[in-house]
Amino acid sequence: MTIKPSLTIDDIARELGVSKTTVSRAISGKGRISAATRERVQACIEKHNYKPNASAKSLAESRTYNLALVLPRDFVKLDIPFVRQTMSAICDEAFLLGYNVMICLSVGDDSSALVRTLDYRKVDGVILTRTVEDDPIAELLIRRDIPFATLGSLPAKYAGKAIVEADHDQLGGCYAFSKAVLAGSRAQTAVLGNDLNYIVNQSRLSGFRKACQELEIPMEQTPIRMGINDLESCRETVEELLALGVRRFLCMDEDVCTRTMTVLKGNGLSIPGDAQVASFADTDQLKTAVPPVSALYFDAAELARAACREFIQALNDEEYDSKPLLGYKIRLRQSMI
Amino acid sequence: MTIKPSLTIDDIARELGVSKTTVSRAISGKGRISAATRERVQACIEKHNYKPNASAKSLAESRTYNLALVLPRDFVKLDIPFVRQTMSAICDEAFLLGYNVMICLSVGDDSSALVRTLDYRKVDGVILTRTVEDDPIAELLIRRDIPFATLGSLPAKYAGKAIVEADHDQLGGCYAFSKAVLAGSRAQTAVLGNDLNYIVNQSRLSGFRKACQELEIPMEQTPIRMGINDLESCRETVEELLALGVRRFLCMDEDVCTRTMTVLKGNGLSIPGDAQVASFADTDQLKTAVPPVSALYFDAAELARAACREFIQALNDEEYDSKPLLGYKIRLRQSMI
DNA sequence: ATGAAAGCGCTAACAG
DNA sequence: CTGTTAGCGCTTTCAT
Repeated sequence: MTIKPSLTIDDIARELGVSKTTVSRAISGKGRISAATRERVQACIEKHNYKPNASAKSLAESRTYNLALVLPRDFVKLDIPFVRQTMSAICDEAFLLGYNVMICLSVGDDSSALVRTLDYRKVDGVILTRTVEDDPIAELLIRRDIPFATLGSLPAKYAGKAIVEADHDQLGGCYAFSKAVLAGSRAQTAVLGNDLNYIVNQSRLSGFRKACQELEIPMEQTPIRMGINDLESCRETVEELLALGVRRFLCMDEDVCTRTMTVLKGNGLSIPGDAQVASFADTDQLKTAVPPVSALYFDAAELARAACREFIQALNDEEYDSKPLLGYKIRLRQSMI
Repeated sequence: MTIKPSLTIDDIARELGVSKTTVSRAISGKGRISAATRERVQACIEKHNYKPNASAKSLAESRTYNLALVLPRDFVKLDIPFVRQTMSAICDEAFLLGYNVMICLSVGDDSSALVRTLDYRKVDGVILTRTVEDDPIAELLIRRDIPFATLGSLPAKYAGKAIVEADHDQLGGCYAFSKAVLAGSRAQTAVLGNDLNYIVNQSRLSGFRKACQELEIPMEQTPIRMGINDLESCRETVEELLALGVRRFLCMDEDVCTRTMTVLKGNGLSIPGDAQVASFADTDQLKTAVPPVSALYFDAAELARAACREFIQALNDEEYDSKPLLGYKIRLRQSMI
């Protein structure tokens, strides 16, 4: 079962009594061609709604105009707003620029879907939605010399290996946000996070540290607890910190934040009265939470579009920004001011 | 910027001193070839890790081994578990069977991403994740004679137009589930839903009606309210129904159900004491809700895999089931028994 | 059982 | 400015 064949460049050329080359040139705009014939060709193409065959073009140009987007398979089980938003933005942006996006699901070590997609040369490049300290996929791409872009910065050891490394100003944002929320009170503060293997969390922590330094808050007195990956571990950690007198909780992501709120409320603490909470990542959920949570906002879709755009420009041998850096918004709400 | 060229079938043929034809045959298994030479070729291919170029293969065969997956753009703003789960399952299944999946985002009338993907013949077929009463995309596909598969049944007017129309036994499930939850009490019941334009909702309603008929519950006394697309409309409807004496709420999907629970609790009603709730669609959220909600479970990933598998078999001219029908599970929990 | 040759539909030197 | 020609890497008759 195959799709019925459609017009070819030859059909157009024959109808017009010109050569295929002329038609090809009229379409691509490359090479000399008179305005008159170009228009004649354009008209004929429109009339018949002729569209060049992508496979033939790919073969001739050694380019597919396809991108692979690597998504973590965790996404299946649980919604990850960042992944969902960036995926859509990338599909949109790629489409605008004439590219298609293929999805390759991966779990840590198993990137067989991506590998095969690369082996068969079905894509011109790859976009990674996460960056981690030791990334087998990034290494694969580097080893095979495949152009790739990342959402989020790569670890230092892979510096310069990606064609495009788009990021939000995580450090600057977390620095400014930390200063804003910490300045008001001297209550003891802790930072709660999950996986420091994610580069984004490393950057966020650096921003926080810089703020502490500037505010002369000694780091020894500000516990930093990672590995909070479920409600139980969150409860344990938070209760221990409460016993130590901690009253302000800076959460490195929205999930940790939601859990922390749950635990604090479960312990009968009122927010922001008895304890304060803030998040280094914002979501609708945090905005409509009770009380609304102060958070740092990064526009995921904007990041994705920038990365995709610059990457495609690079693939097209046009000028591009290899390190687009996007801003942030500080959103002070009731949970911590 | 292009990926560096790799080995071609010619390189392999030359190294082995055979013709390209032979190598091609050894790979595809088509045509006569001695076991001996096949093994020689295989060995050489493995040794050099040769992989045929997809573009060249596509051009020669007029097949891309790509599928387009059409996703609703609503998915960007809000997580839709069904979409997320089916997307992943389709990517996985397609990969297993040698295909890649391209994402095409669409909003009702605007399916330009899909159109261009089809125009350029970048895919062999299309998978639709939703079926609605008047579907411009389905019509486009039918008009252009593009093979497509659907998750969920098509409306009767498009009968037989899809190559594969995979569905859960919505009617049977909702019938059995309705009987199970309605049998216990004579309290007045209402059905709450959102958009009857979705075929799935039509089927669910039919199942419910059939159960009512069998239980001899007059339909005049069981209000059916659609158009519940946010908390506000839900509140309005539910409060009106409460005033009419309705105490049992059958919700056609998980979102409507969550809203209904919120409204009922907001009105100070205890569940299942004062009012009962059940859902024709299950999610983790409903399972962990307070109280846990009785719901009908359909395995979205299983549906997606079946649709994808049968569709690809059809594309490969193998035997296939054009209407896979999958089962359901009744999950009685505390909210209504 | 194997190979030679044509062709899939397009691009890109090279000529003119 | 336009056409001729030779590929791109693979499949597929048709011979042998």
